[in-house]
Amino acid sequence: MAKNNSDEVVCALDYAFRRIGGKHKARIMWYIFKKNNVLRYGELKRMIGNITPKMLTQTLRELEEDKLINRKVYAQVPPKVEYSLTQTGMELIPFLDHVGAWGRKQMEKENYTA
Amino acid sequence: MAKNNSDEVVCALDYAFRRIGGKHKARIMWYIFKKNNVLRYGELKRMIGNITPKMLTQTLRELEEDKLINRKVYAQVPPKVEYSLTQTGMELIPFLDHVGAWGRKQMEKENYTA
DNA sequence: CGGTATCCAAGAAGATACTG
DNA sequence: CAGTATCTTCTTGGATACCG
Repeated sequence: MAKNNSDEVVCALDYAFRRIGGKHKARIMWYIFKKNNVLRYGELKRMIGNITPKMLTQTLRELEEDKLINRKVYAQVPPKVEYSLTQTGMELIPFLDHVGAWGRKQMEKENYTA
Repeated sequence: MAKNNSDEVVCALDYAFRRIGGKHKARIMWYIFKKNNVLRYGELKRMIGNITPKMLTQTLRELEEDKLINRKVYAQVPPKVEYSLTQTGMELIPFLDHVGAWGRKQMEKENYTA
């Protein structure tokens, strides 16, 4: 989902969705944004709930590779790592907001009760 | 991707991406929109290019189930089936437009040459 | 605390052939 | 024309255990 390897990106829409379409990506970006654009690994893990460390790390690495988030490591013990949105990542927030609003509306229409 | 089964939708963002995050969904909706909101199965297939009929049909069915597109069958031989966006689907167009623009910008930044 | 490593299950997508 | 059916492959995601 994060690599731009040989298989061609046929259009900008595909390109974009490859970057933000992963299972937790949009939510992660949203959570970071909502917390004043700084969020630690552990906080993120707790907020997402059912995510394995492997998945979380992998997702964060992909977002980083795609220049959507920054990863800042503090050289201390115990370790501390902070994630924040890049400028590019920030540019996606209005869209996430829009989509989230759309989603909420649909969920209500369907009387979604999960 | 299309069913709202037991696994809970943890938030609206996830809900939305489940519905439009499939490999071809966003593009299909965009293509339909661009063609004055009416597109036949065969046209769609040609526009997408590398998609098997199975995948195309499956994707269209999911979009239909999620009330994002309409499927209109003409009772004639040879068959004719037209797909169009529903009101709900239409509401996503501005979002797709913006995300596409964002994607194009990123692609240029990276000198993407696919 | 913030991860890795390994192995395995589930689901999405492709190839290919056929049909009303 | 607009699909189905079947089988296979590929990609994602999860379980579990361990590490600096």
